[in-house]
Amino acid sequence: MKIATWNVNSIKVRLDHVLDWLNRHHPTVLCLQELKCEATNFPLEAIMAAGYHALVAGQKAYNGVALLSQSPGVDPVVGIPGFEDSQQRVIAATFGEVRVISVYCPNGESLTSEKYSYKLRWFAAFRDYLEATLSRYPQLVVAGDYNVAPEDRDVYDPVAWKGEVLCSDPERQAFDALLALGLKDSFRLFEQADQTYSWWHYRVNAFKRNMGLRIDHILASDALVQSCQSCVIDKTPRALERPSDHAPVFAEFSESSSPSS
DNA sequence: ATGTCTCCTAAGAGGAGA
Repeated sequence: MKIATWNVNSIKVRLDHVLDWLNRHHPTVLCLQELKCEATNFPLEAIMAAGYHALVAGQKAYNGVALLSQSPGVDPVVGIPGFEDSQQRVIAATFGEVRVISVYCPNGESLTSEKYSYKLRWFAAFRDYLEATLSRYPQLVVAGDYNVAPEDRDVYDPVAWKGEVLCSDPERQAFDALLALGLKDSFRLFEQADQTYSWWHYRVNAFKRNMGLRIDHILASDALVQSCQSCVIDKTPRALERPSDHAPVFAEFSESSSPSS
C-alpha cells in the first residue's frame, strides 16, 4: 500500500502534473491539498479516466483537500467534527484496514497575525480529533501539508528562520503533540540525505539553490510503523514547468503484518 | 531582494493568501 501526499497549489493548474505522477507511481491513495476550487469544479472525469476515485472537500479560491484512490474510500468524514471552520482542510476515509486523513494545516502568516492564533487553535482541535480517530482506527495515516518544519534539520537556514512562522516553538510543540498520540513521522524512520525538503519558495530561485523546508509529512500510527517500508520525497515534479511550490511525499506500507480481526 | 504564483473581483489593476 503506497500512500502519498502533495500540495498542488491549484488542481486546475496542476492537473497534468498530477495525472503524470499517478501514472508513474500508482499510489494506492494520494492525498491532495490546496485544490483552490469548489468540489463541483474538481476535474473528476480526468482523475477517473486515470483509474482513480476521488473524495473532495473544496471551496472557492482557497484551501481544499482530496483523497484520490485506486479503490473507493469508505466512511468519509469532512473537516474536524465539532470544530466550526469555513476552511476546507481535512478529509478522511478508510481504505482496506487503514484510515487515511488528507490534511492542510493553516499557514499562520506571521507570529503576530490572527491567522497564527487560528493555527494554534486549529492544531489543538486537530489533536483531539486524531486522538478520537486513533481509538476507533488504530491503523491510521495522516498525510498532508502541516506548515510546520519539526526540527532545525528540516530548515535550510535554521538561524534565519529561528522563531519564524513554520518554525516557531509553539508550532513545533503543536506538531509534537500529534506525535505524542502515538504517531511517527515516517520520513524519519529511515536514513535520509541531509537537506531534504518538501517546499521551496517560488521566489529567488529557491528550488535550484535548495532553499527549502520540510513541512509536508506522512504520519503513521504505531500500529502501522512496523509495516512502513520507505518514505521518500520526490523532487522531480518541482523541477517541471509551472510547478507547485511543494513536492510530493510518499510512503510504502507492506500489507502482511496487520494484526486485525 | 515587496522577489512569485494563483485566486478573486470586475472590467483595470490590485488585493489576499501562501
